[in-house]
Parts: sequence; C-alpha cells; structure tokens
Amino acid sequence: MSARTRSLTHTHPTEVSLQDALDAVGDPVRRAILRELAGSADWTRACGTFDLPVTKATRSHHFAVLRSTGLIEQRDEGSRRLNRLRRPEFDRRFPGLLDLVLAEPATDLCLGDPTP
Amino acid sequence: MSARTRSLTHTHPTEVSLQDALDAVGDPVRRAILRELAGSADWTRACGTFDLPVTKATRSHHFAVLRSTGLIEQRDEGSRRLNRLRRPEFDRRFPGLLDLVLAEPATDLCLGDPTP
DNA sequence: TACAGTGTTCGATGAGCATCGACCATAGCA
DNA sequence: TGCTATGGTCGATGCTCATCGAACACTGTA
Repeated sequence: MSARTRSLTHTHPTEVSLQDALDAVGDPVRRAILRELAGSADWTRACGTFDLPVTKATRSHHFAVLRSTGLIEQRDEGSRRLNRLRRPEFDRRFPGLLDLVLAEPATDLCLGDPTP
Repeated sequence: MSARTRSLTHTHPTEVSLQDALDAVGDPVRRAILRELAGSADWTRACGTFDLPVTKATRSHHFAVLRSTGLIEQRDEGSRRLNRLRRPEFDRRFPGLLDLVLAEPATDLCLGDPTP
C-alpha cells in the first residue's frame, strides 16, 4: 500500500518535543517552505509549487519532517498533495516560534556562503 | 596571548541571525546551560559549576557558542569565568525563543534513547 | 492503453558538528 | 617554587542528517 492510498500520518503539535520543533525549524529550506505557505491560503499550494533549490526527493523529505512535527497538514487532491500551515495549533504549543520563522527575511538559499 | 588575558569577544544578539540562534538553542546541552543559568543570579555561576554530562573540552565549546550567539556574557574573576544570561537583549531580538527554552522541563541528558 | 505530471522510497554520499583526550595557560595557595 | 583548580586549544573521531539519482506508485488525460 502506498502513502497515497492510505490516509497520511499526521502529528499534532501537542505531541511534539521542543527538540523536534527546533530541529524542524532549524533547516533553512523548511523555513522557506513555512514562509511561502504562510503567504498563501490554506489548501492552495501543492508540494511541487514551492520555489526550492533542491530535488523533489529532498523536497519530499522536508515535507515529511514538517508533517511529523505538526507544522503542516497535508491532503491528497488528485495527483497533487495540498498543504496547510497549522499555525494556530503550533502557536499554542510553541508560542512565538513560528512568528520568528515567518518574520525572517526570505534568504537566498542558493548562495550558501558568499565569500568572494 | 591567551583568552584569559585579553578581553573576551562578545556578540550582541542584534548581530545574530535566526539561523545561528536556532543552531545555538538546538543543542540540549546548551539549553541545559541556559536553564541552569536562568535559575541563578547574574555573575554567580562559573563554567565548571554546571551539571553536564560532557568533558570540560566540550563544555568550553558550548560556552563559546552561547557567547558568540549573544545568549550569555562572560567575565573572568580570578581563575574562574563567571556567566550571565543576556535575557533582555536576546528577548528583544528573538521574542519568545528564550522563553520556550527556559519553559522546557529539565531533560535527563544522559539517557539519550531509552530503548530497552 | 500509453504518456505526462506529481510525489514517495531506497541506498549511497558528503559535510557539519558534538565529543573526546591530551596538552597548555593562568590564578591562587602552601 | 611546586601544586591544584579552572578553563581554553588542538587534532581526531564518529554520528547525524541534508542531499542526490534511480526506481516505483498513483492520477489524469490523450
């Protein structure tokens, strides 16, 4: 049975440790996903519509981490997988953390270390 | 010249990126230091007085990270190095982040993965 | 049925970092 | 002048995780 036929495994933020939350939010690619998701309405963005400098394998990995940490919710719609930011739930569990992430200016993920 | 004779290099929280802040706070040993420090008055705790399951080399490394991230301030007093949590400064730069760390229940750092 | 689009899974790889032991430097005291 | 306590530095090591290509699964459509 594939992940598409069975219902997706979600984790509620209340079950998430601070360690896992910080790990999830500690990756710049995942923060970019969260910011882009916060700028769109719920269930309007599929995984492939995000502007990320990684392959789809890595992308899929990051979305799985965000889901297992209670940061996003996912739902299948045809061949696409739509996303929603679980902002109120996560805010209740970790007040202020998501605000810091969303307030961060969009960094250019391609330029790792601009040493000339 | 040793680090004890010259004045210590400090970083103000305003110069710290969110990435560096999350990295600093992402380590459980460093969070334990921050919690223990928050429970003591300023300039009353030397580096060696913390209950940590690591050698002094690792300990020294963690304190250096906390100092370079603007989370603590250090001052030499005789042969000991006293510490102070830069709570108001850090709170202004990253509101809520330190609160989450200090609210975290003290975890047993020795038991990494209690799989029997 | 064949094909294109979307997303997952698997195994391998590489980089970063926490950790350690050994050694060195300084301060304070007998 | 030794001796001890505190703490930093250095090089090596090991583990975790982000990343990738390749293969696979499902959906929708021609």
